[in-house]
Amino acid sequence: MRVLLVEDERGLILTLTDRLESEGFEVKTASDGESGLSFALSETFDLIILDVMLPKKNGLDVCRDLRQKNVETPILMLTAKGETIDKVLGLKLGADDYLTKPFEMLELSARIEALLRRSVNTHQNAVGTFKFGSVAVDFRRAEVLKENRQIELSALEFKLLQYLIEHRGEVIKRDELLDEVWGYDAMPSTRTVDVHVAWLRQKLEENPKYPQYIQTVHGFGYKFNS
Amino acid sequence: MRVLLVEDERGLILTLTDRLESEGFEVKTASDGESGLSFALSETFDLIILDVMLPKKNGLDVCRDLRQKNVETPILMLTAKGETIDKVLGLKLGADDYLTKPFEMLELSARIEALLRRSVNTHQNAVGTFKFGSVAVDFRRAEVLKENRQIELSALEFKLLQYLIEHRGEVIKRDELLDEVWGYDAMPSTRTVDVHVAWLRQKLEENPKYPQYIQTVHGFGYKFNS
DNA sequence: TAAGAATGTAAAATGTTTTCAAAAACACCG
DNA sequence: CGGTGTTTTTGAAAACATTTTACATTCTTA
Repeated sequence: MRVLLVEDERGLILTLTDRLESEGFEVKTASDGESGLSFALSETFDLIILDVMLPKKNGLDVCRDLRQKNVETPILMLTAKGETIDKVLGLKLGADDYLTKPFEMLELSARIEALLRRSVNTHQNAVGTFKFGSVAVDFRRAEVLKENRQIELSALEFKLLQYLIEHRGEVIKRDELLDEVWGYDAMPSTRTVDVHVAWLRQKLEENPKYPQYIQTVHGFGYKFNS
Repeated sequence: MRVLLVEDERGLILTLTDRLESEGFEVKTASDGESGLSFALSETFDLIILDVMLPKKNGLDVCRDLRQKNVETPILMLTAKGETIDKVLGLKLGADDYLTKPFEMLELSARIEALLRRSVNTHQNAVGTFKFGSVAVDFRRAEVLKENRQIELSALEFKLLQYLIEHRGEVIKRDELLDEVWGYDAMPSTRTVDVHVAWLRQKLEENPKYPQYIQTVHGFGYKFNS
């Protein structure tokens, strides 16, 4: 796991680096916004810790620039007490979490852990693009290509597909799909799910009769197999 | 088994720690909500005991935050007489049980035992994987591999197997299986259980004739031996 | 060891779940 | 308001699962 730490305060760099390395991270540091930004753009990291107050370019700008350039690495911002934090989260510059200085190392660890856990769920799984067989799903554009031809999916079909993909490998009960994709508490007849699954299969499977990806697990529900 | 005890009252900490340690738990304590929360986030525990009235951050908030961060450790809340408990359970902050002070140690033990048993059902086992002999059971995928080859089990067979595994070591009566695996209203003839057990044995045992894992306890029921 | 009770299991009978096409209901837009 | 595309409901056949039955076997106890 690689962390980019962008921070100008010498003491904090040392403390944090120690802590992070002891937790098994490989740490790269930058001491101003510009170099931080260019590291983040030229290498890949699993996490970026970004101070708000930085020489040359402040953390908020770095954060915005990164997001604008589609860098989706989780970002944890560090703010001094008093700096208004709504700028970070409220204005949606794209940071994932923040910590107000001074902070406990434990708190830091906890937030890092949470961030990374979340990022496993969202980034690797859902953001970007996912391919199976001759099908490519682009989650950002909400587009699906099959053999490079665009397939039209309704919003619901797309959400269903996304949910299945995000949970690929697991058995997913119809109830769960109804909850998570439909948002219902269980009202529509359960056949609804089946019908939509059938449509997805029609549109995406090589041979809808013998589905390769969207499989049924009799008595349980469905399972996406990549 | 690790317990996190979040409690500010010195005397109670000592009493509880003693008791819990004598029951074989490893106890970690925190005396305010914030440190409790960060411990709970940065380490893993099998159980969290959380006082409602705490300095810095109250137990209800800690509980909500934990659940929001997908910490699924069972939580037992301690409330003073008079504190409205519907906040804990009624508002579904995610606690699993509560105890009103003052309480008997026996009562505490009983509730802990119940919680842990329940949690074995849901967490440790339902998530993850269980192995015996050449068989590996993956509860998330609802899949069973034997010698790395996939074995097809019906939903009922799978649930039965899961129940047996979750209660491994115990003698389980046929009635219990009917209740727990088949469901309350199910009233099939008692031989049904035997048939399904036989099928599981056929599919999973090395030598179904002399079952090694799913054993008969004549006159009582069955027992899973790992 | 024999009698009775409990258990094992193959196969028939019964029951349930899933698929899928078609129809009905709905929602949105101009 | 009607047209268009989407979603839900329905129903019936097909796929699959469970229960029962009936007899064999094993176990317990005296």
